[in-house]
Amino acid sequence: MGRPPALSRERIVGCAAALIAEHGTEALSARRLGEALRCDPSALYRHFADMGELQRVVGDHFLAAVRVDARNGESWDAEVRRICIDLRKVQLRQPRLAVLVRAAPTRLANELRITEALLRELTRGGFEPAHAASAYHALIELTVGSAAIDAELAAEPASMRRRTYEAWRCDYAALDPTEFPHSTAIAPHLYEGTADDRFQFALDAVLAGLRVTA
Amino acid sequence: MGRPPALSRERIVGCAAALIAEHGTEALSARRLGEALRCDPSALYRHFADMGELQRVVGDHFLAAVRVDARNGESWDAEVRRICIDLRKVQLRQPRLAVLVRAAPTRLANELRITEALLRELTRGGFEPAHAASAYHALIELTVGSAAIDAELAAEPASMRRRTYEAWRCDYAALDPTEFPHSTAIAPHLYEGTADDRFQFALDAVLAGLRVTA
DNA sequence: ACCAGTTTGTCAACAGTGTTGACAAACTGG
DNA sequence: CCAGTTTGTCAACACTGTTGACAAACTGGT
Repeated sequence: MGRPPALSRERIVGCAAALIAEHGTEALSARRLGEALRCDPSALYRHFADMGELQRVVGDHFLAAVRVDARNGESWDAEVRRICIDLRKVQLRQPRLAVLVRAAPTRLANELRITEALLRELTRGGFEPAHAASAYHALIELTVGSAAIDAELAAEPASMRRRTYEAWRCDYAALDPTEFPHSTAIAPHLYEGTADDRFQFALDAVLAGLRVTA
Repeated sequence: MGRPPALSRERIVGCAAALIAEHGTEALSARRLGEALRCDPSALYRHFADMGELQRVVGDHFLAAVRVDARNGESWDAEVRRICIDLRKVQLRQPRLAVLVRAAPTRLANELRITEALLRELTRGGFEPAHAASAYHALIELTVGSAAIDAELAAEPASMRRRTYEAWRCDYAALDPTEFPHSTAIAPHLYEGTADDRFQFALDAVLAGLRVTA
């Protein structure tokens, strides 16, 4: 009953995802989305409480790309490592959304799927429930947090990223060596390699730490 | 020469910091800051390129509260731990600013001070330059990233935070146990304790991992 | 068949935001 | 005393999310 709906949550989310994929995350505003859907911006509020809810749902939509199926013969920590790296990859592709998904767990379908998979692997690794929860939080804080840091720059092309890192390195190298002896000494190695490399080093450190206490 | 300045970077930053301390980070906008300074919002653009630069400087202003002086008899990892916990505490007090400082190193005075102190302690801990750089990045990604995650909720009073965590816990506990066996089993321990507890667990895991490879 | 109720999209408006270009006030060096 | 420079003011532009009144379009009950 009632006027036949031209819009639906699915259609809105699909269009929002397409809009982001083409014009970047900045393009996701009520007005631009309304334009793309050929409807008034205010019509969106019939389907979502506010733009925050819409963005959370769109964020979860992208999380569908994270593969969490257990592979035979893989150790628990190798599985966890793969899931975290995958999760990070997806988040880096949607910088602005990653920022929104991170603030609070959306508890939507895909996020739940990932949580379940991580807890499954930690349990398989012999973690007691309370310990598994702590380990899960540690992994998520690092993965999601690190993605939040790197997301902005990840939107740029690789060549520009390298130049930015190079510039930062130079800034540290150019400091006064008497006031900043360690910064200048280590400067050549700061922001070396890719952000992915740095994340994986941190992730491996956490996993090594977890193995010690497991 | 020229009209005598009523404003200065220092006065603007000080007023912005006071404004944030009193009314929260949301209150920092060109118009509200202009009102507090009794000047037109556009006058700010004579002293800062844009609001982003202003926010970065204000952010660094808050970082002054992080104490990095080495204490006698403390081990390198105890020092690193203290600095990271302190850095996190400051960031949680300025949620919106933490978000801005995190995207790229500001390379302003206080940030440089903290970087130098962390690299100093890592060097003292026997890390080779390249390894120290990796460890530094791991610690910063975790600390700043985790702060970015927790900042939003940290602005709320403790009682409300506990209730929020409780609600999330219940949501996980209420899932279908056949589809989410591990989530429901571990639910009672998810978001247990404070966000600080969870961060410190993660930090200790990273430090343990770093000690293994040091 | 028709009217009542409900749903859904449209429209105009409000209260914000950052930012810019033209202008005027106020000072200093020549 | 005038020219040049700096600095703050003002009005406007182009956005943002959000709301309340209204109308179109459908359904169930009489």
